[in-house]
Amino acid sequence: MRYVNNNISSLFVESLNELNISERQKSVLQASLTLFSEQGFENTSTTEIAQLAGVAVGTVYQQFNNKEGLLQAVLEPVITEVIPKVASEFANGIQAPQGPHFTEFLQNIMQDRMQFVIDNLPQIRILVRETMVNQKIRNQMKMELAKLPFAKLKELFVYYQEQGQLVDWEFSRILRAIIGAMCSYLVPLIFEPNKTIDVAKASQDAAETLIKGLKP
Amino acid sequence: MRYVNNNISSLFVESLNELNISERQKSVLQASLTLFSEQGFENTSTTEIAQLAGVAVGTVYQQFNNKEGLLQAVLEPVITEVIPKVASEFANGIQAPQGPHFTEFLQNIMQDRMQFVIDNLPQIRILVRETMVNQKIRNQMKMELAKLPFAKLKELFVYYQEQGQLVDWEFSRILRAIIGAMCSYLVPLIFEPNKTIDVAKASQDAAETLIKGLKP
Amino acid sequence: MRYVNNNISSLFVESLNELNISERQKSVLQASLTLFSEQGFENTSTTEIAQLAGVAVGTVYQQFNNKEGLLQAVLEPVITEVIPKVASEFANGIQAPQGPHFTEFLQNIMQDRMQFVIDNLPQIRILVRETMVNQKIRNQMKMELAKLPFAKLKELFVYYQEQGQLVDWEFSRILRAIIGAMCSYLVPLIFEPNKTIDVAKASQDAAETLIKGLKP
Amino acid sequence: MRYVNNNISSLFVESLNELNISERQKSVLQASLTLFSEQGFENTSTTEIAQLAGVAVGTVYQQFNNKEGLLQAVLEPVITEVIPKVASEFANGIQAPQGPHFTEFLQNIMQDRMQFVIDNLPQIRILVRETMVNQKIRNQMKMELAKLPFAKLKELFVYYQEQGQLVDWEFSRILRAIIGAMCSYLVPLIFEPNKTIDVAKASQDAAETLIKGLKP
DNA sequence: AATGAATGAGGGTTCATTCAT
DNA sequence: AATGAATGAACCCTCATTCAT
Repeated sequence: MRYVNNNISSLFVESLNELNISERQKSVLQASLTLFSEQGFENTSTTEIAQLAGVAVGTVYQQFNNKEGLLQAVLEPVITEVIPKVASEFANGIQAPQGPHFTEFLQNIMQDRMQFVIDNLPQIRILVRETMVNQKIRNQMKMELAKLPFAKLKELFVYYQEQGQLVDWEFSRILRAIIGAMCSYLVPLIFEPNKTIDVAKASQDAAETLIKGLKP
Repeated sequence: MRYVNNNISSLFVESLNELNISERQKSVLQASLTLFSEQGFENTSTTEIAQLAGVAVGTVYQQFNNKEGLLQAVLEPVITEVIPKVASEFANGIQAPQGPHFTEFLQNIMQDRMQFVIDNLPQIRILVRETMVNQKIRNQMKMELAKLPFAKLKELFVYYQEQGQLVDWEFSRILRAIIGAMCSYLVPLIFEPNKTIDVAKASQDAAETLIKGLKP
Repeated sequence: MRYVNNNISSLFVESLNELNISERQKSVLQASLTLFSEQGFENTSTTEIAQLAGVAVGTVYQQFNNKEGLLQAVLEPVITEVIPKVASEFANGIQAPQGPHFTEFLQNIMQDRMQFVIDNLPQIRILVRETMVNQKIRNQMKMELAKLPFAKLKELFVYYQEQGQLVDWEFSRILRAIIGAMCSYLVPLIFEPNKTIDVAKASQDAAETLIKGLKP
Repeated sequence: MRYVNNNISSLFVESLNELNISERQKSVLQASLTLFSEQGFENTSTTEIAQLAGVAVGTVYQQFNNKEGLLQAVLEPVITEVIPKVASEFANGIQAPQGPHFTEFLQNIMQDRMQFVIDNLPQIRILVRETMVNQKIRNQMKMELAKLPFAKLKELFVYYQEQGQLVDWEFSRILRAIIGAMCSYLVPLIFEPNKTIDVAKASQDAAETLIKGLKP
C-alpha cells in the first residue's frame, strides 16, 4: 500500500512539459543535470553541456539565460514544484489513516521519501553541494522548507500517540529520529550514486529498528 | 567520562607542526580552510587565499605546488592522520569496556564522534563537497575507511549482546542505526555551519531514542 | 524667403518610397535609425532592431543583407541622394540672386543648411561617428563631397564681391568662415540631440557676426 | 608669444608618470589610444590591444580592470587633469593682459587651443565618438566643462571691450564665434587625423576673419 | 515573405601558474 | 624565501547570420 505518489521522475518530466520547451532544450537540461551531478556545477563548462546535449553553445543560452539559469532550471522543479506537490499529496493521502498500524505507516512513509530521493538522486546531489555554498539556493531551500505542511503530520503523530502506538515525545524528536533512520540509508547513496538499494527492505528494517529500538 | 580524545583541532595543529612549516604557510593553510569551507574549493581563487593569509600569491605555491596541493594539505590531516589516530585511540580506549551500561557507552561514543565532526566542521564540509565529485579524494576516503579497525567495535557489540544489553542484530545494522542517529543531528550542521548544538544533550537523547525505540 | 527646400524628412521618405519597400521594412529602417543614433551602430544588435521594429530577426535580413546593409540603407539617402539633391536645388535656386543683400542671403543659406542638419540629426550623428572609423563610409562621403557643385556658389560670391558687399578673400576662406559659424551652433546639437535651437535667430546672429566681425 | 603651455603630450606623459605604471602598462595604454582612435572603442578587441602592445591578454587586465577601464585610463587625463590644468594655466597666464592688442590676444589663445586639440587628436577623437553614445563619459565631460573658469575670460573680454577693441556683445556670443572659427579648422582634422595644418597661419587667419568680419 | 530557434566564431574576462627580481 | 607582474588557456557569454518551417 502506498499513501502518496512521489514518483518524481514523472513529476520532473511533467514540469518539463509544462515549461513547453523543445526537445533540444530538454536535452540541454538533461546534459546539465548529468554533468552537474557527476562533476559539480563549478567543474562543468557550458561547452561540455552543449557537447553532451549535441547542440551549439549558443543554444544553451537561448532558453536559459546563463549558467546560473541552467542550475535553476535543473533544481527549480525539485525545490519549488516537486517538494510542495509531494508534500500536499502526502497531506491529502493521510487524511484517512484509520487503518494501518504505526509500523506499517512508518515503513510506507519512509519508503516513499527514500524512493523520492533515489528517483531524484542527481538533482539532490547538486542541491546538496550547492546549498552548502550558494546563498541563493540556500535561501530558496529555506523558504520552501518553511512552507512544508508539517501540521498534518503532527496531527497524525498525535493520532498514533493516542492509539498507544507511538511514544509520547515531542514532534520534532520523533521526526528527527525518522529522518536519521532514512539518512543512514541515503547518505551513502549521495556519495556513491551508482549504488542501488532495496528500498522496501531498507524501509522495513528502518521502521522496525526505529520502533523497537536496540534493546533486546 | 570520555573514552577517546578526538579533539581534532589539537591534532590538526599537531599535524601542522609535524609538517614543520613556517607560520606563513600555516596562515595560508588556515586561509584555505576557511575559504574552501565557506565558498567551496572551486569558487576560491589562490589570490583570495593569499590575500586572506596576508602573503603574496607566489608564496602559496612555494610550499604547496598547486591549488590541488592546498586541498590535499587541508584534507590530508583529516583523511590520513586524524581518522586513523582517532580510530586507534578509540580501539585502544575500548579495550576494557567492563564498566558502563550500553546506554552510557552509546552516549559516550556518539558524543565523541559528534564532537569530532563539530570540531572539524570546516574540513568535513570541504570533504563532503569534494568527495562527491573529486575521484582522488573519493579514493583516499575509501582506502582510509576500509582501514578502519571495525573488528574491535564488532567485538564490543558482541560483548554487549552477550550481556543482554544489545539486540541480537548483525553488526552493520546496529552501526547503521547509530550513524543514522548521529546524522539526524549533524547533517543540519553541515548545511548551517554557524549553528551550535548541545552535544551532550543531543547524544543523550539520541542514545535513549536508539535504545528504547519509538514504542511507548 | 527660402532659396531651397532642404526638408530632408520628406526627401528621406521620398527615397524610401522610391526604394519601393514594404511598411515592415520601413519600420526596420526607422528602428535602425533611432537605435544607431542613440546607442551607436556597434552598440546596437539586430535583435534590438527587430524588437523595436516589431518584426522577427529574419525579416531584418530579408531586405537588407546584413547589418552593414542596414547602415548603408540608413545613410545612403543622406549621402548619395539627399546631399546632391539639396545641392542642385541650391544651385538652381540661386540662379537669380539679383534681389537680396549679402547679409540676407547669408542668413538664408545658413538657415537652410542648419535646418537640414537639424531635420536629419539622427542620420548625421551616425554619419559623424561612422565616418570617423568606417573606411567605406568615409570614401563614400569623400566622393559625394567632391561632387558638390561649388562652382555656382563661387560665382555667387564673386557677384557679391563685385557688388562690394563681400570682402575680397578667396572662396575657401569665406566658405570656411561660414561653415565655422554654423558649426558653433550645430556641434552642440550633435552631442545633445534633444536640445532645440531657434534656427532663425541663430542664423541671423551668425550672419551678423560673420559680416560685421568682432570689431566694435 | 604664448600665454600658456598647453603641450598636452608632455602633460599626458606627466599624468602617466604620476600613475606610476610600468613600461608594459604604458605600452598597453598607448596601444589602446592608437586603436581606439583609429578603429573606435567598440571595434577594438582587447586581444588586438595586447598584440599591438606586445603583451599577453591578461596583462591588459592587470592594471586596468576591464575594457571600460582602458577607455577611462585613456580619456581620464584629458577629461579630469589636462583640461582643468590648461584652463587654470590659461587663467593665470591672462592676469596681466596689459600688453597686446585684441587681435594678437585672439590669435594666441586660438593657437593654443588648436595646438592642444592637434596634440591630443587621438584622445579627442575617442572623446567625440564616446561622448555621443556613452552616458558615463558624457556626464564626466559635462561636469568638467561646468568647472571651467570662464569668469577670468569674461573679465578679460570686458577689459578689451572697455578698451574699445571688442564689440559690446554678451560673453557667450563672442565665445561662440571664437569656438566656431576654431571648429572650421579642427573639425576636418577630427575626420582626417593624418592631415596637418599650419596652426600659426590658421589662427592668424581665423583671428583676422573674426575681427574684421566678411564686410569689405 | 516571415519567423525565430539554432549556430559558432569571437569577444571580454578570470585565474592557476610561472619566474625574474 | 618571498614577491607579484606577466602569462595564456579556458571560461562565460553575445550576436550576426542562417535556414527549416
